[in-house]
Amino acid sequence: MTDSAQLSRILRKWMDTVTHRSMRGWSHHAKATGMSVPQFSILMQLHYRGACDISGISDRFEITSAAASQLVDKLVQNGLIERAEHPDDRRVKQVTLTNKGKRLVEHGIEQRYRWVDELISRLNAEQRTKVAEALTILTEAAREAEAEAEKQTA
Amino acid sequence: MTDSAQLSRILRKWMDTVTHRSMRGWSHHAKATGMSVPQFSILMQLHYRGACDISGISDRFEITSAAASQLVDKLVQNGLIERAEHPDDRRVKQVTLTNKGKRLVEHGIEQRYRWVDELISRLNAEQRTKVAEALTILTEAAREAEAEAEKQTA
DNA sequence: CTTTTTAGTTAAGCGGGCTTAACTTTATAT
DNA sequence: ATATAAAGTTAAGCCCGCTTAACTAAAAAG
Repeated sequence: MTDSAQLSRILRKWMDTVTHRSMRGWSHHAKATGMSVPQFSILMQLHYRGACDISGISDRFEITSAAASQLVDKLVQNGLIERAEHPDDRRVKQVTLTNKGKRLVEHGIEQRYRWVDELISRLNAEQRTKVAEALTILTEAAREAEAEAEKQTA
Repeated sequence: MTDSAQLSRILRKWMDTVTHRSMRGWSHHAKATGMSVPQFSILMQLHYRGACDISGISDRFEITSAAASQLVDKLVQNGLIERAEHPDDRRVKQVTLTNKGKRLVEHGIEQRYRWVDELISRLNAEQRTKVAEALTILTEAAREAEAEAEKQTA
């Protein structure tokens, strides 16, 4: 018997754990590679959501397009991303990760994920099955929630 | 039948989802309350780990004690934290949240947790039971891993 | 009791992110 | 065809976080 208040407590606690872990690893990796957090965030966005234009960046991070343009500039100068004209509308600049940029992001992700594997190694077969099932349920619920939220803003 | 590679994938995906959610909400709330991310991070640390001294802050965020002192200064000026001499060693300054600071942090946490409850509301009774069980397993494993890691550095 | 170490503060200066404002270029509307 | 709007860029200037370096005060070591 699990009521929703109890589950909420458990989920929140887990979320805190993950968030703390991730945030520390994330900003640490940004620093270690000589990048600022905003710069690295842009790489992450490009990795997870694919190419986008300048206004896509300024929207997502809630900064002016001027700021986005300047940040992109620095990343281009470091060879981590590329700017290209959009074929249909020459005003918009399509921003994509270079191979160097991809490698950097993937390396950072890999490092942060080491903790996940460490965690898994502590579970027995039965626990693994249970965890896998539960997380699939949660991820699916999150996906649905996200889809509905996007529909409302659109 | 769940092998560890598959579980790793699922866990990573879920971790990504949580991290993205949290990070956005977190920096958004910092901005909305007129604080910088580093400043808010300090409040979070005080909330989750209790009072600490200046070197505790500089260690955790990997900044010099000068930087920590300056950040603390701004938070004190805004009435969010308090500095007090340690009774046993008058060199060290004990930093604690004021009521105003507590309220600010708790409000931020509450907002970020709204998503969790939204998620739970999408689950039926059976799913809730499964999720609760799995997360308890994971949180416990994480706690153990953390404990071991601390033992090694100590 | 001096010397050294530890905790923290203060000030100067650098670099980064961000904004506003002025501008260029391309697309859309009338 | 002209006016207007939209996407980016550039430059000036502000604030902030951070570091180094010089300093104060308190504790520990000798």
